Amino acid sequence: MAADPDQPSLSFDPPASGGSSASAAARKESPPVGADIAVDQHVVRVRPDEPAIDKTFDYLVPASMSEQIRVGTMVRIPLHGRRVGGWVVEDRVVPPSGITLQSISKVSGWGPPPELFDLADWASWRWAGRPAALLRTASPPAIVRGLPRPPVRTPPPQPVTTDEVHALAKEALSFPVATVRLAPAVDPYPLLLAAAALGPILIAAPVASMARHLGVRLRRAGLPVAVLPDDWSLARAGWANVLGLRAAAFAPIATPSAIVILDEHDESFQQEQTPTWNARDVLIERARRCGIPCLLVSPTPSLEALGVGALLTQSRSAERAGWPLFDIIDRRDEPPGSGLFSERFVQALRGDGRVVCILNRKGRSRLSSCVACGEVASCEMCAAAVIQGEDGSLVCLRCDTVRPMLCAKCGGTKMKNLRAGVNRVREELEALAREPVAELTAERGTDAGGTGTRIVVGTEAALHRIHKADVVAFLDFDQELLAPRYRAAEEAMALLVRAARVVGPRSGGGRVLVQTRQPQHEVLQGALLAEPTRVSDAERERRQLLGYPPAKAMAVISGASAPAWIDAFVAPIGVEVLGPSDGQWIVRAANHEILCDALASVSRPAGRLRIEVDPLRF
DNA sequence: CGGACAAGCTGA
DNA sequence: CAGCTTGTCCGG
Repeated sequence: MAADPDQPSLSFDPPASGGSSASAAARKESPPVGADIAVDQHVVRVRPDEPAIDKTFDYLVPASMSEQIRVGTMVRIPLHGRRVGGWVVEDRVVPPSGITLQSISKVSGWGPPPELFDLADWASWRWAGRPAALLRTASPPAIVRGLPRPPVRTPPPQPVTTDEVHALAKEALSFPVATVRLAPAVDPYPLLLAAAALGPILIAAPVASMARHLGVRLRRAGLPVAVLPDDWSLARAGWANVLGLRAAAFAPIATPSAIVILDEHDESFQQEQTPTWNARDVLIERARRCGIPCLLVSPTPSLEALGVGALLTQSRSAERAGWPLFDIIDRRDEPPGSGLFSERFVQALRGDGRVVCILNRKGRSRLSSCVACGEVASCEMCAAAVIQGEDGSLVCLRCDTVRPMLCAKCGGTKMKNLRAGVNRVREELEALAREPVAELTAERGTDAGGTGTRIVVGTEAALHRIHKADVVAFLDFDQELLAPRYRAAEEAMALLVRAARVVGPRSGGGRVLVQTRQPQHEVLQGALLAEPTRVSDAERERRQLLGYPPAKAMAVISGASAPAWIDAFVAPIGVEVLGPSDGQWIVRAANHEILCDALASVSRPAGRLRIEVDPLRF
């Protein structure tokens, strides 16, 4: 390009000065076409906030707006006869020749900091989506005209802690990315203090109550705190610590000093709609780009976290102390169909404390158990539940492996069907306990302390709504262990973590009761022994064997236009296409570089299409 | 997305 | 061939 020699000086232009070198470039670049184009004009590149428009356009900035416009500013622009919103993504650009520029209609207000535009572009590649959706996440919920200034008074000095967690955090902060494994009952607050000593930090939490609560505590310690989405402008100002949920991945703080992700294993960090970006993965990349440390905190770190950096743990004894006691009730000896209530469970029910009973009735998975020994039939390849096929074989719901109807344990050839869910558990519990029992599910039921019934029964949603109990009892944990989903084990472990938080540490008498026919399952052993690596080690090996994430990078293509997309897709070497199965295809590669480059090579056909990168289910 | 415009279908 | 529908393209 003829303008090349001018390029370096362009980037050094101070925003307010007229941009003399830009005009020099413009002069070389664009000979007057038709009208005489004024070469000194301020031109910016704008990305429209229209999900269907995957393009940027150049606009003239009227002199009256010039001062207010910089990268990130939200503007209104005329586009194809209508007015739409958009973000300024580049300042003082040289427009392509041969087009007539229109002018910005209006400056709406502050938008994300410039850093987030590159991050959004990266995320749109990584999750095969449009950047507009991500930039919206980074933008204020309402128009922002000004930003709060920092207080003149400097915050009081940090209290010096000698806490184990604080020390762990300081060590972790010396790595670019580190996973800190903290038992469920361990307070992550000292870790936040250690990180915040570096300057304003960015913290992502999976649930709002956690973010709010930690925000209050940091504020009490004298630190400035912005909790998203409410305090967007405070976060944008750049001098406050920022707390948020999944959307905190695109929090508008330009340069945090560190990033902390609490309960990084939590699946709520992944967006359900496409692009199915995951806050953990976005924040790891964000930290890398900023050159700041990233701490991934979890009682049961995900395989994704374990794959990207150092692992730091508490002392064995401290970690054990942070898990409750687990009562694993082996129900293999009881006749199948003998009901949901073991003797030990009934004893616990008749004690004094508050009891929360969990039964996930949503799952309709059919279970088979051996008539002779009671063993639940599960897949040899992936350990999911198997169902009885019509020809008398056992078929895996997860990976379609077929094997003859033969008990893996005793060689028995007769299998019995077990019913998973029971509708009238609540009534049965009332009869058993001879006192009222409340039902608590996602859609119905009183809230946390509510009616004050001592016993509560509900789906796993109850664990979100009850914050304190003496006992959590899983009536049928096999449903979780054998669920036909490739992440079933990790999900089951996450459920035990939630239960552990509700009952508190073993020193406070916290107990979790688990009824199962798989007492040796690594999830139960991992929780029992406070050794989460039992789950991750077994799981890593399984994923490797089956080529499932994160051993491989994967995307699920579905929707009405999926066949058209597949037709247009030419799989490069190293990319495989599997399917269709149930109208969906799987595209798989060794890593995301290969996968995402391949996905990006296809232009989107019209119509409904879902490209789910890193599917949680398939 | 939504307007513009072109190509295709229908009816007389 | 007018009058309408359906499809494809493109925006600065």
